[in-house]
Amino acid sequence: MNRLAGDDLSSTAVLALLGRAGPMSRAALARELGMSPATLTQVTRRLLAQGVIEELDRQEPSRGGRRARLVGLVGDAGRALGVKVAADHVALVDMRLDGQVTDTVTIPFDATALEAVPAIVELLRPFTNPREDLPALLGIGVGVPGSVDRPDSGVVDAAMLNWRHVPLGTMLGAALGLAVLVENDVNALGSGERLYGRGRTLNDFLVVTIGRGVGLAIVAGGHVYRGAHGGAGEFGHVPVALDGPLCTCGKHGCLEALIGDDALVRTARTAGLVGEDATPDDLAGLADGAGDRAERARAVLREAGEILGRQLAGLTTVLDPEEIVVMGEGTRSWRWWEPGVRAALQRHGRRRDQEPAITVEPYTDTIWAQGAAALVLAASLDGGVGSVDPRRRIHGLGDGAGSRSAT
Amino acid sequence: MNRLAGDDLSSTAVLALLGRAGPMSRAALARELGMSPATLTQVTRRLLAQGVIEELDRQEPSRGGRRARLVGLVGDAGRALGVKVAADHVALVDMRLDGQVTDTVTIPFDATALEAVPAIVELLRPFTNPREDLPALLGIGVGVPGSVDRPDSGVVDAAMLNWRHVPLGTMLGAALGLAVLVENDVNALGSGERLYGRGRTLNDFLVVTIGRGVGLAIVAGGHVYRGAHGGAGEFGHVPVALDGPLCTCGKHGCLEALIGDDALVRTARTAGLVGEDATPDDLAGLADGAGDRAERARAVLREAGEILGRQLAGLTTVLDPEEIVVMGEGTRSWRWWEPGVRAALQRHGRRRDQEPAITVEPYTDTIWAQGAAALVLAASLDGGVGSVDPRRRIHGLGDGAGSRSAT
DNA sequence: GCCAGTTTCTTAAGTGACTAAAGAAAGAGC
DNA sequence: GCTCTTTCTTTAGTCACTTAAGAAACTGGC
Repeated sequence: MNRLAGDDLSSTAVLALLGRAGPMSRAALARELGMSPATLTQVTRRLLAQGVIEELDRQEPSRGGRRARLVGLVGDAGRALGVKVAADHVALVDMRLDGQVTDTVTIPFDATALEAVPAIVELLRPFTNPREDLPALLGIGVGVPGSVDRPDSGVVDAAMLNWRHVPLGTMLGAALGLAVLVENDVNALGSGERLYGRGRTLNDFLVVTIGRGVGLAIVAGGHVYRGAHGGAGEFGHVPVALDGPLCTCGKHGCLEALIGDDALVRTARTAGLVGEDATPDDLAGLADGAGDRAERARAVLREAGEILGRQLAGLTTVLDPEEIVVMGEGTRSWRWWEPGVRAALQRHGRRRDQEPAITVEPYTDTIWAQGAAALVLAASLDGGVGSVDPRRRIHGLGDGAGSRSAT
Repeated sequence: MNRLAGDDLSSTAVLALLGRAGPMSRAALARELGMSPATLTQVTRRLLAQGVIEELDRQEPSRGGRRARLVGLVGDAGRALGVKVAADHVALVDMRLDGQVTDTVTIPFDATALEAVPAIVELLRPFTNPREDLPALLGIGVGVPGSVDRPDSGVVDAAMLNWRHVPLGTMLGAALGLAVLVENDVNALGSGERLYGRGRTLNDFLVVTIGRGVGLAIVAGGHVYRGAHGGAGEFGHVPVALDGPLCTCGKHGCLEALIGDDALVRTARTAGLVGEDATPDDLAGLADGAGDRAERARAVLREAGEILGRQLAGLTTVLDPEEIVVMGEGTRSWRWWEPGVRAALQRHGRRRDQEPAITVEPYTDTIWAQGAAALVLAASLDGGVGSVDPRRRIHGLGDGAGSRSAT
């Protein structure tokens, strides 16, 4: 099997930092990672020889001395397949180490069928054949709308797919002979965001998705938090209204049962705004228009924003994130959600100077699958090291002069 | 100054494991930490020479070969002072490396006074003098009811104490010449619980305190989670009732404004159950009694339990903890809270097989200060290493033979 | 009671990541 | 030109950790 680097921690730390922060000089890497310049010469030499990183022509301006030569990840040093399994389709992307997508496919698919997993295997097989013209395939990342015990074994429980204890990871791994990482789809999205999105410079943030369901990924200390059983992030089924509508999960008044796509359409239908078999897009289109009915449609979305904002207020009070990244199909009508979300966050959230920023990532068809591919690259780059700031280590308390590390 | 171990990670990993899991054999340590037996011989030899660990007389029964000789932490290899700063008093404990408390003091104190910090210095000074008869003082841990930017610099914001940006950590450190770690009081409690309490065998759990306020510490992946600004765990000010009573924080309907001590007494007073200047203890005493008024007092507590339980249901849905540890003064009447909490958790929380266990730690006067002391010992033992279960690491994607990283 | 098999611990020799120190290379400022 | 800075490299050495081999201590079978 292909591997990215040697056993040493520095290599992976360097790769992780380059993956997260983009091209840097050796000196900057050394400072950032708390290593000696000598080490960086060695490490970069080996990685250059392996073809994993490259020296860029672009140079940093001089800071009063010799100009720094930038090194950066070589995108085609490796690639990963990202698979998003939804109830009615499978999306697949082929992504390079630097996050560049080289191929995308979306295939209608009944994931609730009995033989769904073998079907997925056959669907993936053509993409896993060795290719001369492409970088080495490092592994397959799979995002599923459900909970996963551990990414490497990948046992899936997904009510939406009718899956109970399906050992997807080992089945795919055995059938395809590749490293397979399975993860909850929103958590996968969080990994992607951490590696290639807003999270490149953030250590503690939330990814919230709105759309058919309501999802959450918690990035804590630079890592996606999975909880004790891999079930962390079940935002959609947080109890909100004591006697609210019945949710697909069997409980009443879940957040998702109030502001998920189905709930919004139902609300609009009850209000006589849309017809019997309207879609979420119909509602969004209506809200974007003019007139009284558009106004009332916008009120529905604003109200949804307020409900979401109140829950986010509670969450930020407890988790203290630096930023909230909103994603998903529902962001198409984000501008109608936004006022409600912001108002609720301001009224019920943290005090101003600790209030998280809110950013919105535009929705693309492949973003879920990209997140899944990022799982593999994150594992390759991270190695469980990248997030630990070496300068933050405590070297034995109170050891004379400056032992309390210079964070 | 005293230091516990060398810079190498194995020593700290060994100490951390012994601190968490109790005495073990060298072979068990090697297995558990994924190191070679040879390394453990070396590491334990050095630690034995330093007097930090000792060989115990007690031996493990043979498993078909040579009997294992247990090594364990030497309790008197070090000690720490733990300080809990409350609005009206300061509590202090002197705790040994093994968690044994050798001295406790509680002093009435006005922490809201202008010269509070110098007063704390003078209060601590007698305890920091070198003592022949006691183990070396490793440092001072301080728990405060507020948010702290970073434990080492220790800049405190505490509305309850009227403190704004008070650099408590550096001030104490400079005045006393010792390592000082400052942390939110509930987070400190979480550290203590992780090291010496239920958390010894748990990696993901919540510590919830009930009493004057409502507090939360989140232990995620073996570490107390601090959030982006050190503000994680502000459970008391999660918004619950949109138009609820005014909270001390200026918002309406915070959890604390509904089920904190003051709120409960107020509710009981409004219901005519207790008199004008009743205390929380009066309410607890009443609930423990018999008759109609006792019945109604119990209803007040049960209702508080339900409110708490609903919020915990939301929290466990999102965080997926393995266990919830309830602590604090309020646990004196826990048996009247419990039915409400459990009912709400069952109705609104995770499905049965992922439902967190609930345990209650009996309240003691010094438990907050013990948590503060644990900060120091946790830092000494942890070193950012111990909490990572070496068996859970990803061994370099698909690279059969272990390329283990010594995180 | 002795030998085979097991488990625990130690010793010896070697690998490899990392470092400090010194210097070379390449620029800025005067 | 010169000095000062910053970046990168080379050299020689340190130290944690490992493998391999064996010693120590125990169980169980015969």
